[in-house]
Amino acid sequence: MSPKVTQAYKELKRQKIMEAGKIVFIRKGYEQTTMKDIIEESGLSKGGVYLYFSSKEEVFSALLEVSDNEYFSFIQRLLEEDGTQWDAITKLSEFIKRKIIEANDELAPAIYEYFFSVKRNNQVPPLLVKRYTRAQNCVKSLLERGVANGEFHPVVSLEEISKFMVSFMDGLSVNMIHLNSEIIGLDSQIDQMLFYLRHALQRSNSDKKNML
Amino acid sequence: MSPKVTQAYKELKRQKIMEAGKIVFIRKGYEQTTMKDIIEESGLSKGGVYLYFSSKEEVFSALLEVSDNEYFSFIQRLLEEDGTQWDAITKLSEFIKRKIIEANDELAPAIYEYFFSVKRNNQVPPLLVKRYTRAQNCVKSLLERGVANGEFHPVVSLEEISKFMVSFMDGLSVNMIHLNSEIIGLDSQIDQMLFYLRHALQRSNSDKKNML
DNA sequence: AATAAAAACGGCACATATGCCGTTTTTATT
DNA sequence: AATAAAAACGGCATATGTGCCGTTTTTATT
Repeated sequence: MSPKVTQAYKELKRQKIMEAGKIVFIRKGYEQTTMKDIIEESGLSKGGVYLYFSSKEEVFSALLEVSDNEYFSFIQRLLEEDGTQWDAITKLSEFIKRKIIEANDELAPAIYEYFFSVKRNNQVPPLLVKRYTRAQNCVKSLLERGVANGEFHPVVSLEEISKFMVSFMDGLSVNMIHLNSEIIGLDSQIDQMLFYLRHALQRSNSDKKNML
Repeated sequence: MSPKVTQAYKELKRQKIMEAGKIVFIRKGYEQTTMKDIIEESGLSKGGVYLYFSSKEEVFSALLEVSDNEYFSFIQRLLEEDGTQWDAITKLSEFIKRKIIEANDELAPAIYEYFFSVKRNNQVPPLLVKRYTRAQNCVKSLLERGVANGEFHPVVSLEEISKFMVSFMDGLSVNMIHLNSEIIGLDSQIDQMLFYLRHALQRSNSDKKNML
């Protein structure tokens, strides 16, 4: 006697359901997606799926965690790289631009929808606070490193600068989801962000980066 | 013989339904609200409400139009005022700040939800393009007036500056809806916006405003 | 006051999502 | 191969929204 499938098998099935969920969430968005959709897309049975996820909220938050980790690990890598912090910021802005362009074919729209959805239940959902501060701190770390190596001489606090950047990037994402890159002028807006940063950070000219 | 109620009566009833809709949309958001909710809140009957609005989408877009008009008329008034354009920008930023603070008790969250909802049906909904360009052009007009009177000497195109402002303000709104003013640092972010504008617009010092 | 037309009412049929739960199938061990 | 436990299945009861449509009420005119 003794049944039970391996833990690895369970994990695999979890991922299968999540993959199905991702496809549906991208196609239909968060609100319009139902467990039925995810069940049908996965090709599994109702009871089977419910054994792993008992609501679309559970499926989605699992997907969200994966999505977030991809995002933050990029910035983490930037922090470990050599080179000037201004280069890192340039790379970050390129990364953001790419992500924003791809946004409509990815989970981004559903993620915003999801946030509005969870907002209805909690007052200020802790997950959102965590996500926000995490994103903001990532950016801030990049800037702090630039201050530490004498590359930046910010005229305002890094806290304010990083928050400003996050606001701008969120706004750009939202507008990109509803409109398109031509209408919002994606490229030039990223340039404006860098223009702002040059003034706010008072960065030394490129020669100084070798001082460190 | 001859029945019919007056046109004014009809309009009044329309408004009654819209008021009920607004209350429910603020309370439950766009997606979660149903016609049933609006019908119950209005105190009218199912058939009666359906005579005026045959879907929540119709109720909402009527409310959206009213909301937009309030918004844009403020900027219109700014454009007609005397004084420097920098003062106008300052007033605008105060207005935005106030609106953002009030956002959670108003239609703002539902409006964003609504946009995600209509996005699922159309590709790029014309309404959204219209709203975006209208908002952006309003801001641009403010800046153009400042260029015309010699107050601003922009180092980049006003198109880019105004789009940047709109992105930032949208991002700030979205973050404010999900978080709160302490976490996002609302005041200092508005200051950062003005900091950006001072550099992008290269505004003359306050004495020069009298040149016009 | 009578009347005819429009407005308002509200029940009902239809459609759709949820998720429980009894049944069947698969699994690892003996 | 037999077995017992877990996993997978899928039907069904429940709940909920929509909006049509026959009936009742209200309205302005005669």
